[in-house]
Amino acid sequence: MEFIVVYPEPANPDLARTLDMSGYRWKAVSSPEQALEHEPTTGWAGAVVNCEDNAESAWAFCRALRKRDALACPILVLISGAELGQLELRDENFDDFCITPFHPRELEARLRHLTHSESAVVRAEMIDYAGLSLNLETYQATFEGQPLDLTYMEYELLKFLAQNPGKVFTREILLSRVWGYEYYGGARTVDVHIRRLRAKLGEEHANLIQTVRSVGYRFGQSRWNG
Amino acid sequence: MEFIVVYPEPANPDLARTLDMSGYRWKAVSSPEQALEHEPTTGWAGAVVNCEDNAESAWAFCRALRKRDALACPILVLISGAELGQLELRDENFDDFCITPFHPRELEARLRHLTHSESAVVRAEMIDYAGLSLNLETYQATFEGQPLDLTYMEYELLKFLAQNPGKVFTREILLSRVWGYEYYGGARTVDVHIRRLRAKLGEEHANLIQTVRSVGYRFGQSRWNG
DNA sequence: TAGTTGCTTCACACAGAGTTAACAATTGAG
DNA sequence: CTCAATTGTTAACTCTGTGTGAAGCAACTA
Repeated sequence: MEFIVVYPEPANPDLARTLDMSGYRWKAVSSPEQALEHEPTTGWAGAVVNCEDNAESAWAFCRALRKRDALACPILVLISGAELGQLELRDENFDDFCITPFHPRELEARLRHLTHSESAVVRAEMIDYAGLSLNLETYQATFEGQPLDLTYMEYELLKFLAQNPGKVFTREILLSRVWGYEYYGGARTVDVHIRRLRAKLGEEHANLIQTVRSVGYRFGQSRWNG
Repeated sequence: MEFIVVYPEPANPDLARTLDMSGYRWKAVSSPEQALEHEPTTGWAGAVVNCEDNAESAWAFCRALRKRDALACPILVLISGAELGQLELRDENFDDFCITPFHPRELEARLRHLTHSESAVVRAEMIDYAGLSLNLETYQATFEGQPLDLTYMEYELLKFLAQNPGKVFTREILLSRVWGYEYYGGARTVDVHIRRLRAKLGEEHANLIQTVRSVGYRFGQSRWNG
């Protein structure tokens, strides 16, 4: 059985009916915390976020879901035709969208497609890479057996980077994906946290996080960087 | 630049207009073989398959694309509301769909989302040509296995050239496309970067970037240069 | 062969990007 | 309430990358 989380609460009646008719079990929530609180043991199979009423809070909800991988699930947003332009800036924050008013069968098809193709998302409880080991359940980190005493943000940042080893992220992406912000001004914040991480990794392993000048940062031992 | 393959040929006029307006370069084909034949060196960024006229052959086309790794790309199908039920059985054969008649901006948004989102992109974003390999995700470059330590501008310039192998670009075009601004006077800037690139490619491969006297520069081994 | 044009090479200055340290704001524990 | 730990911000500092002008070559023309 597929559990869907819906935002905001209460759910739009058309949406509620369509979900019911399609055989989904669902729950409307009014905050990411509630989504976490009511999360079924198998995790949410998907999220339907309605942007019609309060677009800003709806997008904030999307970012929050994206940020926590405890809540990782495919996100479908409902949006009016007039607001299609908003999508351009927020490509990162959703997986599919449906224009309102929607055809019930279209929404059903999109949900099925989303939950079937992405339900394979394996939720790893451990990340291991090049001597670094992150236990996502206990929030503990070790490097080559030695425990690392990381603060919350440090842990989150390192986790995000280590989940995509080798890939370069701009400071803006990091801010939006790790912090959940959508404002661009304090990009130095990222630098400082990178610096603190490097310090804790120790002199000889600081290069595990590499600077890509004019672009951003990358995690992972590179074969050829001295 | 994004190359889209469209099926069937000729393309539906509305579709053609939308693609043009959205800045995509595209080609309509009437068979998977044609798609392979005309595939650009960077690969197809996506496929738009119209199921309105001949649904059976359209789905056959989708399956063919899915089968061949060489043509792997996200697939968007156009389908009428009445045929939504067909989707259920063919979830595997497409990545997204759009109901006809479609709103141009919806199609545009779906295409952008599909071609940009990493989840849909099966193959890593890479440029490969004649031993040169650029990984666009990690900002790393190798030549015949040897890592190239390129700076930001060098990387961007090489990327641009390698995306269009064989094509000659004037210094002005390069300035505007790579540097991104109108520039007055400093065409020497391009020369110098070309020089630095050649130096890093090494003596024996410096001719990968060729000078076309009185015109500009071209990337790629030409058959005719001794 | 001399003249002209266009490309290559070099060395250098400076803007801009990243690092670092110190500090303010915030939170939470005792 | 106080103190310590965490986090974000600001500003000084370091350093690399980039653009520029001048001089040196190479190629074409007459």
